Amino acid sequence: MHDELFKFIARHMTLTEEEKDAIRSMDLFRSLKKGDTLLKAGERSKDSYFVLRGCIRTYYIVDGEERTTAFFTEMEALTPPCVINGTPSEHYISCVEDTILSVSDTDLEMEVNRRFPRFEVLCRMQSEELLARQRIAFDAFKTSSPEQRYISLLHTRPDLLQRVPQHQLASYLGIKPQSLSRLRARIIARERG
Amino acid sequence: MHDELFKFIARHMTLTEEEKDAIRSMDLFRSLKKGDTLLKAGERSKDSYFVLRGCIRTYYIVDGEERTTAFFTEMEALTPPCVINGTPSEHYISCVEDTILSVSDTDLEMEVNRRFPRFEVLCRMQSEELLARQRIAFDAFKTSSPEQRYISLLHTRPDLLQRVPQHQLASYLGIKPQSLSRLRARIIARERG
DNA sequence: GCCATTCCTTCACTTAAGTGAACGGGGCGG
DNA sequence: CCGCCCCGTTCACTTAAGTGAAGGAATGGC
Repeated sequence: MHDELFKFIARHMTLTEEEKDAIRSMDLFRSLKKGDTLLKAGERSKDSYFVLRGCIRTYYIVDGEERTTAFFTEMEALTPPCVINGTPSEHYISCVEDTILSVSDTDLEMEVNRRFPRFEVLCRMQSEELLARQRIAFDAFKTSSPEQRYISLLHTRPDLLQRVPQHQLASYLGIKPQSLSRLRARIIARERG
Repeated sequence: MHDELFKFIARHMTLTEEEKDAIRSMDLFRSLKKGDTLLKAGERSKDSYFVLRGCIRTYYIVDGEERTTAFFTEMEALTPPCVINGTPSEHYISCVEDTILSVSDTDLEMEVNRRFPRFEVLCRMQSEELLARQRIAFDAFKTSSPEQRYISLLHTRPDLLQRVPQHQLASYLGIKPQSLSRLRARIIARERG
């Protein structure tokens, strides 16, 4: 299980055995069941997550309805905004599937950064890369229609369409479940000619 | 002019005089005219920007049409995704107004990080904070309608509505200029009762 | 295995955004 | 100063998303 985590880190730098041992000794892993909640709106948290197996999602409750805004699957990391801002969370985080996570809190990360200054560099690179990706994703969202977004998801993340319920996908695409149904029917009809 | 930059940095940490002098000696400032272009699609660049006066925007050209996705005004920083990824830029960056920027490239930043390791921490905090803000903004965009986005902009960034042309605002809101006109007319009509 | 609940789809209707065209105003350059 | 072009707005029409309702499939709990 640690191998996945190290593979992820290896994208940016190669760890020494000492560093790996330090991480292994931290006992970061946590197993969760489908539907389990990691964070609720209004709560304060210092925890960051790294998904080893499964899928988690962030969602808001707007006018009593769930609005899913992001999914995180294998090899993806999430530090919720509330951890950075020190404010109560605006959103929920819960498991789309049975999930295994690596969980670490701000205090632990500061401790590690102190012991191994290279981790500071690692975190900076990771944040910068995520920020760049987030910008591109946001730009792509703004410059495309729901149908284009769906088709693009079909190509870039076909797994999501399989493992995630339609109504969660719909809000992820910025539309209602009914519109997603219709949109898919439209695409299929067009494929037939 | 440097004061603005130091004030921005002070959000995260207080610099020593030595550190400030190092920054002052770098000659980072650059003046640009309205309409000037900083980066074109297809170009490679290592430059990051910090806006001291004025306003810059990122935009894509889709089917021959400009699609503005972001604005950066006083005290806002931008590291384009292409700088992080080392890939050619997908978008353009140009000045909405006469603008004064602080410009620094990756090499310079690495050099500074080497001389003053605290800058590494500064950069990490900055990236993390921007990432958190970007997430929140993206989530808000997904969970609201064009009209709600406009009204929210009216409250959070009223200056943008004044200084930015309508057709650029429109794509920023994810719609066409005609729709923005109509949307505004609709809001005004509703205000009258 | 059965029931209840949730989820997905479909339908009819409403509302809002996209499209193409036209007009008027303002700014910029000649 | 004049003319041209760009911009913002408006209009008529098309297309797609929102809404409310209903039916059927799938899921989970007992």
